[in-house]
Amino acid sequence: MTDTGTARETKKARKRFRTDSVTGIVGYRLRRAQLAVFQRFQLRFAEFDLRPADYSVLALIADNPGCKQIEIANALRIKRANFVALINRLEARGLTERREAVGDRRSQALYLTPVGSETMQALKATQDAFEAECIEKLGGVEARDVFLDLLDRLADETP
Amino acid sequence: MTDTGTARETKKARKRFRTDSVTGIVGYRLRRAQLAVFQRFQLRFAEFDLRPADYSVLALIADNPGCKQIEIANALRIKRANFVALINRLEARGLTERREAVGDRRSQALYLTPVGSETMQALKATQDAFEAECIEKLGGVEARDVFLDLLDRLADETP
DNA sequence: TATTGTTATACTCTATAACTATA
DNA sequence: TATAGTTATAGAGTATAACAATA
Repeated sequence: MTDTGTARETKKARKRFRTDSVTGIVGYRLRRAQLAVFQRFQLRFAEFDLRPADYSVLALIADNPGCKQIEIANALRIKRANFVALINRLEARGLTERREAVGDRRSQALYLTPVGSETMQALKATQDAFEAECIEKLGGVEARDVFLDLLDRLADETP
Repeated sequence: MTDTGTARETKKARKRFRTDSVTGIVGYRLRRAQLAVFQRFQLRFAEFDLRPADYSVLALIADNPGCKQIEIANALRIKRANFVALINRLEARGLTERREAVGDRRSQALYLTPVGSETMQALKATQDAFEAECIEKLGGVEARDVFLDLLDRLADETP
């Protein structure tokens, strides 16, 4: 007997829909996992109405007060042209501000506002909880370390 | 002495731009790796002018001749409304065709054309080479298996 | 009533070109 | 001549609503 069917749907020996030629691909599974994590991020940060890129920008400004737009854009691989709308939104929400940069009048110095700093504390707490959640799903900090190493092996940008 | 500077730029003790609060995040590294892999996919498949989603659709049709649009769309998490433009493009390029489905006149039965089947062979060869490249970057098939398992732990869709 | 395919539409993300004011 | 910020614009990808034909 060569019964290849699953337990489900045994009435008529229906031919199954085969997906393994796609679902076995590393890139496909990588994309699926990334989408799942970002969707969970959106749920966890729903009260703040912030996307992952917004969080990253706020975190970098918090760690580098007075930094230039181009520094953050480069660090996050965002085109400086696209960064403008992003930082405008954060500024319009009262979370960040642009001041005159000393010594180079082309660039803007970025800072968190007092409200932005306060918000950042709540964001950091939410992010820490979310990160702990991810680590738990992975099976602990050792598994997380293995995972980050494997991700970095794929992320190198040799063409 | 508490010198925290790197070897580079020692002239003036310039303060470094700190990114570790973002680059240490699982979701951030996951996104970076996914982008790198998809960009390499685009390079490897440049001669075909096909995106990952196009390849996946062709592969599923090859494995499930006569399948319905909704089946492929569901398997790949593509909205059926967005699937229309995608399959139209593949059809306009002569790779796939829609025929009348037997037993349900609402749905279309999808098939590869002879040209599509021939193209699929070259695509499969390119994909196999690309997959081998990914596996090598990861450090072998055992590392790949570990990686896929870790991805699946993150990809579960419990909110 | 529910499902399949379809159209229309809108919103996000990303990429490029060109402009300005500075350096 | 090169850089930082900006504007405008175009292309993907994705989401929803609504409709016709069919189940």
